[in-house]
Amino acid sequence: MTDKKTFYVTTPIYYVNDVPHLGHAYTTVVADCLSRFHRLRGEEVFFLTGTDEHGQKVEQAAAAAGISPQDHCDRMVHRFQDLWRQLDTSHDDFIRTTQERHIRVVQAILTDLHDRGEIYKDSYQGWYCVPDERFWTEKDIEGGNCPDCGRPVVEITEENYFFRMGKYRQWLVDYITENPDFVRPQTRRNEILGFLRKDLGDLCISRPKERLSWGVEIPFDTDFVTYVWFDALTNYITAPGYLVDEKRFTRTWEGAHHLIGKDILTTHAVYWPIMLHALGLPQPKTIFAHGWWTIEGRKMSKSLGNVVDPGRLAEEYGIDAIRYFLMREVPFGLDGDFSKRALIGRINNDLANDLGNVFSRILAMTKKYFDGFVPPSGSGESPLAAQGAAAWEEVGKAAEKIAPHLALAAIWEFIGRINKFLDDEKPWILARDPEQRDRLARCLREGLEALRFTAILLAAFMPHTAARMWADLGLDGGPSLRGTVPGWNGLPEGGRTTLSGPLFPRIEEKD
RNA sequence: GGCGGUGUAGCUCAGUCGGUCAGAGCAUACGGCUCAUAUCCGUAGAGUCGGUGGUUCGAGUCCACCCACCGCCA
Repeated sequence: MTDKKTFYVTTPIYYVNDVPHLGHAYTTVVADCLSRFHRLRGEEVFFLTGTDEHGQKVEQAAAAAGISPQDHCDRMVHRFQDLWRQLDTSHDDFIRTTQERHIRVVQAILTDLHDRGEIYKDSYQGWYCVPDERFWTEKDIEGGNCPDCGRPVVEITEENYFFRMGKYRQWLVDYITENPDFVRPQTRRNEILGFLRKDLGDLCISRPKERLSWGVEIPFDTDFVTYVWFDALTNYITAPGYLVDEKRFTRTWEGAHHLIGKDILTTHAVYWPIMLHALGLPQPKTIFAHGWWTIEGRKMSKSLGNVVDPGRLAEEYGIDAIRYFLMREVPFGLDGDFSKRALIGRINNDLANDLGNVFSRILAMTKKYFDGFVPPSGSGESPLAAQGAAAWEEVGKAAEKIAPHLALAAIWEFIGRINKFLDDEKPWILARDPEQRDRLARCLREGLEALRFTAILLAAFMPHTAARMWADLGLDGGPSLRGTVPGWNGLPEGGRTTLSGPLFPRIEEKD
């Protein structure tokens, strides 16, 4: 008997020193939507996020604050944890690279690879800027001076540990070639294949402690700490239990999907696969690199002062509106622009006029003509059922493809159908004729049922909105399927609906 | 410089194997409805599908070159 595999999705571990911004929130929100969708379908899900806490910047920031690096991390990590709490993301685990559970496994991995000759020590020469405590290669230095501060550098010879990455180049080229969905989107896959056309060197994976002490100690040489790669990337396997809970690990790892920003493509699509291969582990299903958000057409940067705080956005516009915008506005994988105008456009057109209004008009008529009670279904066709089922199928396909924009497009097409249905049936006309009472009942019943179905469709993407709709429709609990596919007639007859006000009030643009 | 990509209606973009592919949404205009958050439904626009030259019975859709952007690497 085989265990059912888990849908496993990761975000990068964010550098604990960074100020959380829209880019962080974007990746995490998409991972959250995928997770919620797979859970809704009854699948086992493991959604992982976390923080990368080692390195020089942390060490320096801690020193400047006069506290230990660990204390510094413990303070800083809350900014991410608080943001995810505020955005209500549904991650199952939050890994910190300074956690004992992680360090232990990192060291075991290093020992394993070292024992098998995959890691070796070598010396190399380069130039060192003493005041900056930075190492530069031949290419970096400018006329014998540090490219950073302009002061003279000194030639030194340094020893470090290296991972035999280069010899796996052809293996990786073949793997990527044979697995078209491994690196996505297509354009990023091309980039990696282009990158791999050239020689691939071995990877320096350590730093002498004199230069960097805040890191995971190399278990077989305590004068060194491991540098970035084997510390950070390995979080994806340490969290699901590699070397600790093999059964759980295997089941989880089989369904692994890494969501990353395009800035860390090489580390994830070259270093990481080779590290896994050297460890004898299978590859994740997909490494999906998404694009960047510009802000009002300009790159987000501290110097421009336009770094968007997702928490403030959520406070101002609501979590679900932000989620909707991020996922609908741009096909996942491409760059996009975050502008107030576009955001308000989406909120007013899609959320207020389409979704909010159709919800409002059906509930208002239910209240007006049936005193808020769900009318009996009677007999006859359910003209919207097939459309709903089609939308559900589209959403599923989009989720498989990691294309949330297509999922939302399909849901909005369904919402359009509901509006059209109402305009065709004209329940407000039927209501004037007592003879048409049954037909009116069926019409509104169908509309209400469509709203219930819409709540299910939306549950993964806009969980708060879906829950609110569910409650207003007089249903208990939250949007759920009771099966692998949402059924149609799910509204209990005689249920009491409530008209609790607009789902999304229109935002009046003021100049 | 090498590799890859993009250039389609005012705006943002779809367009798989070459032949109803010249499309969608937004914006705009007009019409309809009034249950609804001045919301909803319908209709309309003609954009030389970056340029030039090819292949073909037929090309946004393939090829060559050119122009303009962008990404990766160096």
